[in-house]
Amino acid sequence: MTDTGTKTPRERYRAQVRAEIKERAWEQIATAGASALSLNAIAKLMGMSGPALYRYYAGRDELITELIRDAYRSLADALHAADTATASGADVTALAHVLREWALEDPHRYLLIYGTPVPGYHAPDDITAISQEIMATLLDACGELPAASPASPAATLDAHLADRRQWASGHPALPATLHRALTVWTRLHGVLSLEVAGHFNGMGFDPALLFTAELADLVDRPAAR
Amino acid sequence: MTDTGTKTPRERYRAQVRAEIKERAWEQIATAGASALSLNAIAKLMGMSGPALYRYYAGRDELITELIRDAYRSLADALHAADTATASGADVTALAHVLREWALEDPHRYLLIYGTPVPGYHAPDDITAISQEIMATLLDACGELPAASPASPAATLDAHLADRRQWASGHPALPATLHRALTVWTRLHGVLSLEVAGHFNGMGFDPALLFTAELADLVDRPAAR
DNA sequence: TGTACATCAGTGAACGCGCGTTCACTGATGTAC
DNA sequence: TGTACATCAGTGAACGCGCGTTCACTGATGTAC
Repeated sequence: MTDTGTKTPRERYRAQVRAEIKERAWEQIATAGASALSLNAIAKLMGMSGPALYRYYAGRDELITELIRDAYRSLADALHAADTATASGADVTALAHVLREWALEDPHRYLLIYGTPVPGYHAPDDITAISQEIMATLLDACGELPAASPASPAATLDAHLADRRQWASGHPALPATLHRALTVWTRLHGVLSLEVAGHFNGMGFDPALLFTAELADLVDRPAAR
Repeated sequence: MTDTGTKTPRERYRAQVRAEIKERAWEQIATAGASALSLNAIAKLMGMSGPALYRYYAGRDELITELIRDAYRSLADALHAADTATASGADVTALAHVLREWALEDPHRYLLIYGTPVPGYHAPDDITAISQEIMATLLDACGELPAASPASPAATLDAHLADRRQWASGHPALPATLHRALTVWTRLHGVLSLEVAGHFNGMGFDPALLFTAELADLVDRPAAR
């Protein structure tokens, strides 16, 4: 990762095989779900013997962890790219559309990190750090929005969030901004997760319009009323 | 179900065993997730031999189907109870709190029907009917809310929904009400699903306050702006 | 440049496990006369 | 009330399968002199 230039052919090969294992793993998740992920099946898909994969991953759990890490990393990077693309930092609208495109690009990847958790799995610290990075990007963007009306009836929650802001990991956001970031997250996730899980399927309307409407409501009006 | 009174002892026993199988199934889902559900393991928990369960369910799929059906039925009944409890029909606030309590009572039950879908599973028609029943209850309650401002900027979505309203299965709701019902659903689900999946866990704030704030926003303001 | 050695990718056999499901069978419970 | 029969719950053996994982081994690739 760090010294890409000084890779020996063997290291290069190792990296290639690890990458292919992950590709096949994603294919398998898309077909049969995350809990059906199997090293043996991946090996078979690659024309290799089962035990061969143990040269590359210590076991099933290590592979899942890396898939989850990659997913978070990919989302964080996508949001960050939107952030640096525009001159004055990303606005919430841009972030939201990046999120939606990222989610629809590979629904199972979205569900792996924001859907029903893999039973018995606990994310290591470095993954938590990436999710905080994502939160920080969102907080930045929410801070740029016009402020909510001062005498906000949601003051209870705002005060509560001002007290318990450890999840913002040191971000100097106003209470109303903390609130708004959470609201943006839950509302967009509400539409996205139902869409991606197929719950709108037989319903006939276009989820994109619902997503856009929610987004417009979040951006145009003081959401942290 | 229909003629409960005329049950022979054998029928009564059958019903009991079927019920216990389902109880154990829920325990197993809570422990290891829905995809780990196994007839053999349930039999072992009940002190029975594996094949014995085939007297009660044709196979794994039939059991899962009945669990999902029971979950939908239970939620629909809970919402309906709130509906008939108050004189003038249920308001959105009451429904929302019933939904939240129902979800927290058994998080895996909520996730089974609204979370990441079981891969390869397709719900039969009667289950779809129950979910439409739930939607109808929600539409009723949303119809009672004060109307949105007439010149609504969300007219695009409203018109779209007026066109494609098959999901409302004949409910005579106004376009704005259709929109609001969807919004109520996605926003409450946004908070609930993240809470129930444990995504707020290390964050330190109280999800109940966030839920209440979202609900207040939905009820007090013309959500279908 | 060529030889001797070390490293490492991948194999195949094996272990123990649990799964869904079928089948022939035993033994208990209910029914008909 | 008692006997003959039918119904049905549950067992145990069996089939074939795939899983994660370990281990000793082969053969190819790289390295050192």
